[in-house]
Amino acid sequence: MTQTGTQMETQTETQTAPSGTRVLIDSVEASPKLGRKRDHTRDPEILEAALDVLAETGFDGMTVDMVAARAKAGKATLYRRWPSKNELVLDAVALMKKADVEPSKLPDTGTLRGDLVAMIKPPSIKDGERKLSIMAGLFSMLWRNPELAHAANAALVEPRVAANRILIQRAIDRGEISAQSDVETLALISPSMAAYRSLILQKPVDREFLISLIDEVLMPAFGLRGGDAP
Amino acid sequence: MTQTGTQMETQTETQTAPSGTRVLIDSVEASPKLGRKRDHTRDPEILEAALDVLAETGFDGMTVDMVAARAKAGKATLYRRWPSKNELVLDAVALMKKADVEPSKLPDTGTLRGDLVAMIKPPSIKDGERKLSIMAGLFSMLWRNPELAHAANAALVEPRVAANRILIQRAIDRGEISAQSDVETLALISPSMAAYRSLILQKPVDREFLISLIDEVLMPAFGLRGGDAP
DNA sequence: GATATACGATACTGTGGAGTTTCGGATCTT
DNA sequence: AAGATCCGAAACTCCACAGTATCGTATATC
Repeated sequence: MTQTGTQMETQTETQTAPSGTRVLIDSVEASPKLGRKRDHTRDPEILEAALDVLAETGFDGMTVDMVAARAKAGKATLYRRWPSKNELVLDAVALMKKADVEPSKLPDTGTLRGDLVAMIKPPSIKDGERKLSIMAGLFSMLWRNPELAHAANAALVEPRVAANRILIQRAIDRGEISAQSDVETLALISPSMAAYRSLILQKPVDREFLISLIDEVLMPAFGLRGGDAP
Repeated sequence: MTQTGTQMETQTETQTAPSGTRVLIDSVEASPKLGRKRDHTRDPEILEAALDVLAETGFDGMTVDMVAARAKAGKATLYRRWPSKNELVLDAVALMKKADVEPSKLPDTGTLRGDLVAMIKPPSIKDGERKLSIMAGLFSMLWRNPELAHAANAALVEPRVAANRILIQRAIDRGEISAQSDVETLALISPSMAAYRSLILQKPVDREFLISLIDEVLMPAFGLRGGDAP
């Protein structure tokens, strides 16, 4: 906090939202519009590069030079757009939220187990691994930066939880499972178990693990039987 | 693993173990015993100080000066005992493993739910919070240091998992729950959910949360009914 | 007492990274 | 064309921290 920054560069803006730190990138359209314009199509490329470096080296191991090099951009270009490394990272994490799941694209097989199993797909697993890497890189900072923790949760795990929530709610609506089920908690199980397994146990979150989680934990907890039960 | 020893310090060698990072503290009884002796009673104090700083600032934010200051020791004293910051931290984490749970001290109320609930106690909760803080501080490094990841798991979460495993196994032995239960996975649920809730959701892991986890997730998964079920 | 080492404190050295500036060139407005 | 601002590249400043060395003092062996 506090950053204080002068930041002159062109014009100002510095905004300094009093408390609601808003990340926020540009502003544009404020003062004069002289000279060459910023190429904002590069913003996502830079942020993606930042996510890559973050996943590979963690927040503290990441240097702004690495990000600039990977994005084939100059360091000054990055500092022209984000006032500091912190804001750059915050924006990069926020970018991931875009890929939220559309409810209409969720599987609908007719049974809860079918839906949950249908969620396990190679692209989904790979995406999950990247998100976990990023989460791991962010961890040391999460503890001291609640704002970042919230953004990370919203971008990295909440989408999955939300999907589970919807699938479970559908099962309740169709009478497959009890309406007394603790949807909120149960929807959190697979994301948190996957995170634990990957980050701490350093074991792969593969199809086998996810299936056994469904059949040995979730289905019994829902009062249903798993796919391998007699 | 590894106790290994000797590391002479004082003179020479610098050994540079090629790859087998060994932690290890002192050795004593090797060569001459001239001059003032090292006060090894200070080792635990220093390591506790390191854990405190680790929990507060994270590995990357932690400086050796902070640890020395908190332990009221000179920095040279620390470097006389541990060759680098990394080894100091590794040893500090290993120290926590000492407090492992004795199976004989586990609750034995006659029912699985009773045992699980009996595990929830203020000192246990507070201890858990500290361990989670330390884990959070370690995270950025865990990802790149499998040895540390293993040590952290063994010291910070495995003890709890082991306790759960024993309680569940007892319930199986007395016929309270099915012998088909996936003990390994079910024992992991509360530690991983607690970690997720604390680190990412930044919500307290309090008695209420743990009880609802037992009654809404674990008991149904075991095929038993929770304490608030009709 | 002489010598050798540990101690806490503090000063020092070297390195690496955040953030700034400079440069030649590209792209915009007027 | 002229001026302003962007671009990537690279040099630069500044500072924090890991690790080392030095100092005066305390405690050990011989």
